[in-house]
This record gives sequence, structure tokens and C-alpha cells, in this order.
Amino acid sequence: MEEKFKLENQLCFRLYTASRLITQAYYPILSKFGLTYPQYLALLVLWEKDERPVNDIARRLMLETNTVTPLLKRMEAEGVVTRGQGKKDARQMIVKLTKKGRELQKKLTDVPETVGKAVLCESVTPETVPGLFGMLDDIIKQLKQQ
Amino acid sequence: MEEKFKLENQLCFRLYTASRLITQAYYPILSKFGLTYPQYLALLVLWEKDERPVNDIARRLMLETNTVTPLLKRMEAEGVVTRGQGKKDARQMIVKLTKKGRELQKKLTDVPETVGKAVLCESVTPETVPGLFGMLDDIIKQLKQQ
DNA sequence: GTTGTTTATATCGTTCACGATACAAATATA
DNA sequence: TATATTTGTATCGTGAACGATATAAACAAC
Repeated sequence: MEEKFKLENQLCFRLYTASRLITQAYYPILSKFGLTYPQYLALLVLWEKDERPVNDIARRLMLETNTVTPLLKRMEAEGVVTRGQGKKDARQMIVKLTKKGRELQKKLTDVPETVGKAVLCESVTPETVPGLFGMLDDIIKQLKQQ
Repeated sequence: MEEKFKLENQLCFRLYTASRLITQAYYPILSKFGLTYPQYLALLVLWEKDERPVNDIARRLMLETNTVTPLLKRMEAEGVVTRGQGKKDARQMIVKLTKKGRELQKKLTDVPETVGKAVLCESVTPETVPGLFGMLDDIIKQLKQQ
């Protein structure tokens, strides 16, 4: 078996597994509020700036609209957001937080810290995290422009 | 907007995005051979050691059998593996590479290097990758034991 | 203004992930 | 040897991701 094909030598497998496991770490908290992790991401984006077109949210999350549209529809069904046609541009679907959606921010106030703490370990500390962020950002930037 | 809720401060979002984008980088190559990225991972595991039960493959990939079973069935339908009842333990489903499955290794010989090169950038180099691997491994280990 | 192109969103089909659950074989216990 | 428990795999339902495609509004060129 060649080295290059070993699972231990794959960056992608590590990213894929780390991503899956950390996403799982969110679920015990998020599911109490009927949210999934991608829906939580959409909330982060909307808390940042409300009343955005679908396109805007998709771009921020680096996802396609065919992923984001059904996600937002499920959030609408849950009463977390409303979706209405844009006035300036009738093609745009403007997504807006409901009262419930805004109030979720207070209810989820402990989530970032809880998950943040769960990840801390020997080589991942407040000191080393910026370096990790930098590398991941570089990878994302590199892959985006291809 | 509080700092802790900003997308820029989320480790998970970075891992999620980096994982998605690097997985996408595999597709132009893998799709030529009718493979998806998770199927490629299953092949890596089988090339490492052939004739393994489903459970063994799932554990190696840190996935549940309810994810791996349908994946292997699709690979069986593609003629890449066979699945047969174990002799020692009739509950086990032994997965075995076909000739086509074994030969794919030669055909995909350039894949690890191609994808590896696509990721290289300022902060991710042969020198810094081991450090990144270490941090991701620590995160995975940390989250696994919770 | 008619025609052509771009843009914003949505629909459809396929493949993952994964919780919940089912079921039969294997093993342990009484 | 019956009965209970564990183990290995599979089934089902839901929610992503994403390529391909559709549709309508906006915009451009003529």
C-alpha cells in the first residue's frame, strides 16, 4: 500500500471528519430549539444583518442557492424567518428574521462558548487557534479561486 | 452584533467550508470514474486491507453503518466491490474489491498529489502541514471521546 | 419596443449523514 | 437447554449539498 493512499496522509479526510464531529457537537444544543447546524449558520448571517436576499446569504455561507432556498423554506415553516418578494428587484426573495428568530440569539447565547470549550485540547488553545484559522482561511481562499 | 456570533470567529464554519471545497476539488477527477468522494474514502480503506466487514470500514471512516451500508451497495451496483455473508460470523457482511475496484488504484494514482498541490498556499506548505494534521487530529480525538 | 443576455431564485434527482428503529445471529446467563 | 442481552447490519425518514435545468424579472443592444 502506497503512502499517498493512506487515510492518515489525507488532509481532506481530517477536515471532513473534524467538520462532521464538531457539527455533531452542536446538535444536543441546537436540536432543543428545532435547529440544524446549517440553519444555525443562516441565523448567524441574519443576526449579523437582517433582511437580506437569498443570494446574499448563500454567498456569505459559500453555498449555492439550491442548497439555501430549501433550508430557508424549512426555517420559514418553523417560524424563524419570513420570505417576501423584494420591492426594488422583484426577482429577489428577501429573508427577514421573525421575533422568534431574533429571540433565538439570546437563547443560544452560550452556544459559541460551549462548543468552543469542547474543542480545546493540547494543541488547540486560545494561543494556537489564530494560526489554525489562518491556515483554514488560506485553504478556503486557495480553493475558491480555482 | 456580538463578536462570538460572527462567522469569522467560528472554527466550525471554517472546517465545514474547507471540507466542502476540498471535497469539490476531488470531483472533476473522481466523477470520471463514477466515484464520489465518500466512495473514494471507502476505496482507500479497502486498498489498505481488502475483505473487511461493514463495521470495520465504518469504524475506520468514523461513520455509522447506516451511512456506509447504502454507500457500499451503490459501489456494488457499480461493480467496484462485492458484498457477501461472512463465514465465521453470519451477521457480518464482508466487502471485497472486484478486479475493477483494485484496478482503480492505478487509474487514480495521481489523485492524492493533484489535490495536495491544489491546496498548497502561503501558510499551507509541506513544512506546515504536519502541524495542521496534528491540530485536526487532536480536535477529532477530543470530540470522539465525548 | 423587440430581441438577447444576464441575474435571482426555484425545482428535480442523486448521494450523503444520521437518529430511530428493526431484525437476526451470536453470546451470555440462568 | 431455554431466555436474555449484545452485536452486526439494514431500513426508514429528514435535512443537507450540489449538478443540471427551468423560469421570470432586469437589463442591454439594436
